[in-house]
Amino acid sequence: MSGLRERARAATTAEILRLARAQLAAEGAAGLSLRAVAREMGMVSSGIYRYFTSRDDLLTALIVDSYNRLGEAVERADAAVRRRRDYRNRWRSTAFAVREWAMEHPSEWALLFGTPVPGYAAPPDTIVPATRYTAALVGILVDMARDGVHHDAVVPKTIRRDAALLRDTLSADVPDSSLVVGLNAWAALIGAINLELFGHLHNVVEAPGALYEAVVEQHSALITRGTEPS
Amino acid sequence: MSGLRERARAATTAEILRLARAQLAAEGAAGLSLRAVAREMGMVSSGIYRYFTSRDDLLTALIVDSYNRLGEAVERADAAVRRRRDYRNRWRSTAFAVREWAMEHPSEWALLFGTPVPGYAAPPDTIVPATRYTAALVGILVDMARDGVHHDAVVPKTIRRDAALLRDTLSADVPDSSLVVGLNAWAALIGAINLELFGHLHNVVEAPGALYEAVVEQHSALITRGTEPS
DNA sequence: TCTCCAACGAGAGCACTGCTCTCGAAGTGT
DNA sequence: ACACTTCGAGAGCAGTGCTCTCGTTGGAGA
Repeated sequence: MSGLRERARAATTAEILRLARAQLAAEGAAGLSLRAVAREMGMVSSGIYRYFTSRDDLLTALIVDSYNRLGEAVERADAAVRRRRDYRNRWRSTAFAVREWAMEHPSEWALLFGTPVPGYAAPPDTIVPATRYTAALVGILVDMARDGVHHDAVVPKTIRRDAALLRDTLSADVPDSSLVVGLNAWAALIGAINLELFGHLHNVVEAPGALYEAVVEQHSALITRGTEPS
Repeated sequence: MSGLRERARAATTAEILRLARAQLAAEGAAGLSLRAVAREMGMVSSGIYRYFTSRDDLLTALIVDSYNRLGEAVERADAAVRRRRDYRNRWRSTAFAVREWAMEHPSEWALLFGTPVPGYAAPPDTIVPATRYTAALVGILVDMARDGVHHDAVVPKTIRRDAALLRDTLSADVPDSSLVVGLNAWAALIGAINLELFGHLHNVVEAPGALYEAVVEQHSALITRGTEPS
């Protein structure tokens, strides 16, 4: 039974992550310092390397964690809509949940959707958590497709192959046009949040969330056109 | 006549910027090192501080420069469309010019639209260059408004005030709904490029530019609906 | 033409970073 | 009790941004 050591290790790892997360929130990803984390733990910097092989490794752990928290928030927002066929509300609820999470955790958002660290290739561990929030959004489209709702969208030739692959991974018969509508909405949501969070709306749209609201309105109209709940 | 010294200063400044830009392209903003730039110039690091008061100052110069180059590219793309009332083509041309520039200068794009350096407040000098590429896009909407083209869009209450201010700064009578359509398009364009450039499309949309094409298609349809050139 | 001042580049140095290596003190399984 | 692994401390390396000082030198005024 290696209980004592294993529990100590788990506790230390968690403590490192906790402090790293706090520092990330306070200073941003660029200001996250291994040494500072170690210092706050009353530990010497080299000790951290027993738990994370590098700074990037620690960042990866934070990324995975952040993706999971974002995904959880979005899933909760979708689940909160009781009438599962009220797609407009499901879309709105999930979309606003994304922005809300972003505003509450700006540094984490920047870590996920901002400039990637140069030479940093997202390790495989991040892939699954990264799909979690999108899965919630796509889930709405899947349900709509099952419901026989059709979307109008120009489907560029270049995207057909990828649409087919996507349909495969989803193992749901979502038509190309619906996928394209979803992808468009995705780009707009991420774009609106990035613009707002990265300070591009000064002297443009000062009202917080106003651009996002416009984006959500437009896409919820495009997505749920003619499908108001029976 | 302070000719010799002034010219030497201008030349050195230009050389620093040239090397910094090269390093930015090669290593990304995070990897831009004052010392490395100095080293490549056969200069000692402290010398750089005669020309730029800090690393952030150098970055700001690069940002201004990048905004201008992007703006120039977009302006060129708009001007290349001879039939000024062919709004669809103007939109497409400018929009694709944005992505093209981004793909050709990924590090510069990241500098402009990625995570801002923490605690870095965009100095006033960047404001005007930053509006240049948007001005080209908005110009299309302005021309359409002058032409009496009307747009359908949900205009959230929260954005009305900002829309009025925007109309003021543009000093053109662009209706709220047109502005909202434009803002939506803006968010989608930036979002699509960021997703592609920051590596979020792996296993989603592998075909380069396919997501962007879909976005441009959707918005050129929304923007120019019923206005095909006479 | 001479003089004085501002601009300049070199160099040393400070505080910080990520990361590596070694060494001794513990816990762990045989 | 023994051997083995794990862990934290400490020193050290190479690098960073930035500051300060100190000769040198170019340019403008006397």
